[in-house]
Amino acid sequence: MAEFLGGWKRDLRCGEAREEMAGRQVTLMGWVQRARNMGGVIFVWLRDISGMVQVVFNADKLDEKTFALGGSLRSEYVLAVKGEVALRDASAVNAGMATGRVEVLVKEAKLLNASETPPIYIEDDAKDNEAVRLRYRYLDLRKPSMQQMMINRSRVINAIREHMIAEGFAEFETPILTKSTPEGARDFLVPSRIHPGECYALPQSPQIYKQLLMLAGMDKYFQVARCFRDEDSRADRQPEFTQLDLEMSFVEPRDIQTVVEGAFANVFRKIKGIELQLPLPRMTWKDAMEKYGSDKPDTRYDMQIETINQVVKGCGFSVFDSAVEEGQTVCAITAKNAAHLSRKEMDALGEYAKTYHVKGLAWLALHEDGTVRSSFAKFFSEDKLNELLRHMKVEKGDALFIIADKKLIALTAMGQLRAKLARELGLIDKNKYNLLWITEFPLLEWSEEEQRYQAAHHPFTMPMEEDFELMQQHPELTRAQSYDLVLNGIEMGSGSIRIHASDLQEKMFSLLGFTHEEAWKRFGFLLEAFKYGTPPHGGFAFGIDRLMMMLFGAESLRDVIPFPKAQNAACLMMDTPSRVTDDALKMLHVHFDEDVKG
RNA sequence: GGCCCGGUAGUUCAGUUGGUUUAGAAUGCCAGCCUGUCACGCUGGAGGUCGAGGGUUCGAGCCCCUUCCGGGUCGCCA
Repeated sequence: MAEFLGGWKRDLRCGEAREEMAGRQVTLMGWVQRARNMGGVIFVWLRDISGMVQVVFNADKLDEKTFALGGSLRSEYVLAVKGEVALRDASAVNAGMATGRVEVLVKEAKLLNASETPPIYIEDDAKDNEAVRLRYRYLDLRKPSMQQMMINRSRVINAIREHMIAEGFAEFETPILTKSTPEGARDFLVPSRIHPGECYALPQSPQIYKQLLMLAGMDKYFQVARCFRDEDSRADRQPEFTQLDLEMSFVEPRDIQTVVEGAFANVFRKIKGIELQLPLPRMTWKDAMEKYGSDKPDTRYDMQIETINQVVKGCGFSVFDSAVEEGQTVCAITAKNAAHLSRKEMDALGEYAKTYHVKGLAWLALHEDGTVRSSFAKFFSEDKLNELLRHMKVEKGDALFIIADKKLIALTAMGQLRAKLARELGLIDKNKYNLLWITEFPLLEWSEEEQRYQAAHHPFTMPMEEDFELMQQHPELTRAQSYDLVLNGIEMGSGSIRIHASDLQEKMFSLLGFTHEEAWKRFGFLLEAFKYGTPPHGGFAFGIDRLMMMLFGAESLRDVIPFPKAQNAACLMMDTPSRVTDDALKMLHVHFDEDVKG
């Protein structure tokens, strides 16, 4: 059935046919979007990545065989036609089509391939089940919006590369088969055939390699790097993702931030036609947590959090009183024009807050008539309540929400509530792109699970110089020379100045609970390398997939990655991961537990 | 590991407190007709393991249990 090109050469793309081409003989190739058979004349929409054009098979002007071919066309058949671009009659113009003023009158046609009836519609507004889309990803990608998204992805990456090259960076590749590191996310492991019982790990990031490149004197490195993390997926998290990774020598945080800002500015200029105001605003981690309850605040709307321990002290409501006594945090937000929320809606918000591990949510609605509806006001004296409302600037029609709990838990839950309220109250200006730097992150975080400190960023992060002395006595108060870039409440990426002195690096490992021997066993190659003249250096990495989501308003990472994994990290199209032969496992000296063999 | 939502023609969905013979709609598909359509139209037709397994019941798409699959999310994600 399928025919060959036989010397035919495409000389026009479907979406590019225009009035001024009238009379021109053209050869088009593409997919049949839809064929309408009128009996003696057949209209076919032919589609390629550039768009669609109507081609016409007319019984009067074609031999029987060619006209019959026109009649046999079905959705997604692959067709080549030779014909003449012709103007349509004024009454036949299709204003909804870019090519709608013309059509191509077919003279010869070749059916390059037939197609089974596709399981999904190749149309932008088709609402197909996610599983079907992923199973037939190559068809899903055939939708014009998906094709454009992937083209845009290429343009975004190009805009980034363009900037990096212009700034004097060089792109180097780093290994995919690398070494498992004890800190951080779970690694994907690759068993070695040649080294029985040993594994490579896929990189979570090229972190160590890029630091070694600085040691090698490469000065300015970048890479469009694929990274792997064996953790559970989310709408904005895939097990395999792409980062723009960069590292520079002889720099301080500002120098790196300037490069990153420039890359973002170039992307926004080239892709969205938006000029970013540089330098971007900066906020310390402490301010972000206290005002927004998040280390990635969305500043497109205000509704800041206030800590009100002083205001509610001795209020008579035991929940707040005991929280204040125990040194916990009582924090509040005022939601403008939210007094209309029903009891049921308030309770739902309370349940939402509880998913972030707070014990409850206190709420108050001040109605237009001055009456108050509240979960806690009855415990307050009138004076105390008025003081609270004044302090929180609650006006008629507003709602007030209060959480009392351990500081970070209370603030985090309030931050999530703030974001939810903003979404539900329609406070978010979708046309805004608020980029900002979050700086001075804590160096360490206490892990309850492991009963030891963990690196907040990674173990190679340089503490702030003014905090060097804190490291021994108060590790938890030590701030790091690290910084995140945040866009509309989403973390775009993070970076830091690295430790370039081996004694400081060993000290860091000891804070993390590694003995000298353990540190050397795991990172000996790095500690050794640091002995040979390591320059001060630092870098950054940001997620290209997430940037794509933000730029194009995608709701899921799946919509901006050509071949994404499903939520359970499987590929539904190839059906992988999958079992391999016993021989293959034997060669790798790997055997699975009987109960998972199936 | 936990929680929430979903799974019914190829596709998107409806299906009432469990109740009637043949489980419906739209679209797609197949056949026929049609020379200016553009979501073409008209006529006719085919198409279902109601995700799977078990249970309750006189009777299950609907209720219960188990399990698989998809989505979201908490934990996790240096």
